[in-house]
Amino acid sequence: MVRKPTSKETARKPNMREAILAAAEELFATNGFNAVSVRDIAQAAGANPGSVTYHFKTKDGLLLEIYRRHCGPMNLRRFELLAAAKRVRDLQDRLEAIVRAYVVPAFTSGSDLAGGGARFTRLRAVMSAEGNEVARKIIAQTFDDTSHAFVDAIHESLPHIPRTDIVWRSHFLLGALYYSLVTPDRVSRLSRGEADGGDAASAIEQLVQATVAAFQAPPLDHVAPARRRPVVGSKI
Amino acid sequence: MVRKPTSKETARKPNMREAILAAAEELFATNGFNAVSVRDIAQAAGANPGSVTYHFKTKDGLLLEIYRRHCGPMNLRRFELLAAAKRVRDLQDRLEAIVRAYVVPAFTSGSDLAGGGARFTRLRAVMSAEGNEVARKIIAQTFDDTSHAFVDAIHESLPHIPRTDIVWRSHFLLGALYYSLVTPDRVSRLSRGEADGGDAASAIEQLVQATVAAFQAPPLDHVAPARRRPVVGSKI
DNA sequence: ATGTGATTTGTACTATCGTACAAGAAATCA
DNA sequence: TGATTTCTTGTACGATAGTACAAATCACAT
Repeated sequence: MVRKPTSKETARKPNMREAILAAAEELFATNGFNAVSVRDIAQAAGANPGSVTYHFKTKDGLLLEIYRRHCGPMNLRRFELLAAAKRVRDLQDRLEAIVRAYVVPAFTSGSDLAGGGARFTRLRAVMSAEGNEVARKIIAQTFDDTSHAFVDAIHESLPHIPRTDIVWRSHFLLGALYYSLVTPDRVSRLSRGEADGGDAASAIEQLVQATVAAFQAPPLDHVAPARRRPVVGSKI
Repeated sequence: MVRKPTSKETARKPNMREAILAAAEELFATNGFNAVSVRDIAQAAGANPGSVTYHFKTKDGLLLEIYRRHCGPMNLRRFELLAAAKRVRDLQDRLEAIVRAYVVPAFTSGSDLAGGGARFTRLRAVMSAEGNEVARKIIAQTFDDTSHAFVDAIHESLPHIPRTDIVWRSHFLLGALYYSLVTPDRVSRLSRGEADGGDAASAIEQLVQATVAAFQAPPLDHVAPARRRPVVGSKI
């Protein structure tokens, strides 16, 4: 008898499933994938190890589901903000708006998941550093479109800069963004307590201002790629 | 009978010990600490798992030795280059020289270890992302002095920028530097093959130019830290 | 050459890993 | 309520982890 198909997506008691996802997200984001065991996750979620297997089949499946959960909303939000940014008339303001459209959703959640934005971005940073295979596949599929869209948008507001330079600089942006989420305490330490590296608002402002300036830097001359400028006492 | 004490540091056959160190460095830097087993390392080095235990006692000990091997030379080189950079008259050129003094030793080896600079820096990036305890201790001890010295030097050539901003921006520099070494292929992909993310010389030039511009960005006004500027359609 | 200490090998032990699976508990709908 | 589906629990299995240790091997000073 076919009733309401009780779609698999709308499980009846999502509590435990959600708890496992949240716990896994937190643990993976802070310790890496391999350092965290399924038992660690289950314990942190107040669940039984078997439950993890039941809901996600494998540990990779659990990671996959975390990505599925966040990628869509975050990129959607980025595209919304990018579209709005593109409508900004003033070129300088537009560039800043574009950068902000890229940065803000990474710190704050694009979905209704509480505070999940920064946590998920940190997770991506860690998976990227570990060269995680599952993550790599999803990233290439899901985020390259977004990245290209932003590179193109930035290039439009900085037509005199070669696209190659834009790519490098946006790569640096992502690296800085990642690192800010991975070791915020380093900022606090180096500033001798004057700055709070964990404060998302400060991080966003600092990152946006620094990055806008970096994008506006004069283009590199690609004529003589080797040894453009004498390096002080270096042997490179 | 006490002969020449055959100092423990000058072992008779350092080949295997070195091979293990090199293999571990490479594997840790690309896969993370926990994803790599002692057996993996031994196999890559053409050694027996027991040899690893013999030379380094534990897996943590092996990681520790890798750090010991590189930290000194790299920081020494950085300080040499920094001292030279500080003697540059022109302020703009000096700033660039300082940034270069920070970046170059991270890509190229400060010691005689072939190509070890980039590999070790990548290792640090990965350990940092994984929150590795052994690494965290050494980093705080060894690199904070260096970082402070560079922050101070940069601050001297940019006196009108608050130190806090300098700290943030140098933090971004390190993040960008790390990320360039972790996923160089992303640069190649996003530039559609026009740039080679793995080319150290390009990476250095791009990073230096972008970072110098970022440091020179106008300071953030710290008066109204919250919501300095309306965010396009955002809820942060 | 030979003995001695340094190194390498082989193997084993215990702990923990990811995952499977059967049995129990809970929830849903006729 | 009772039947059926959905979820949770407990336990177990094979694989692999880090490390220990005794035996075998090597390099070199005498």
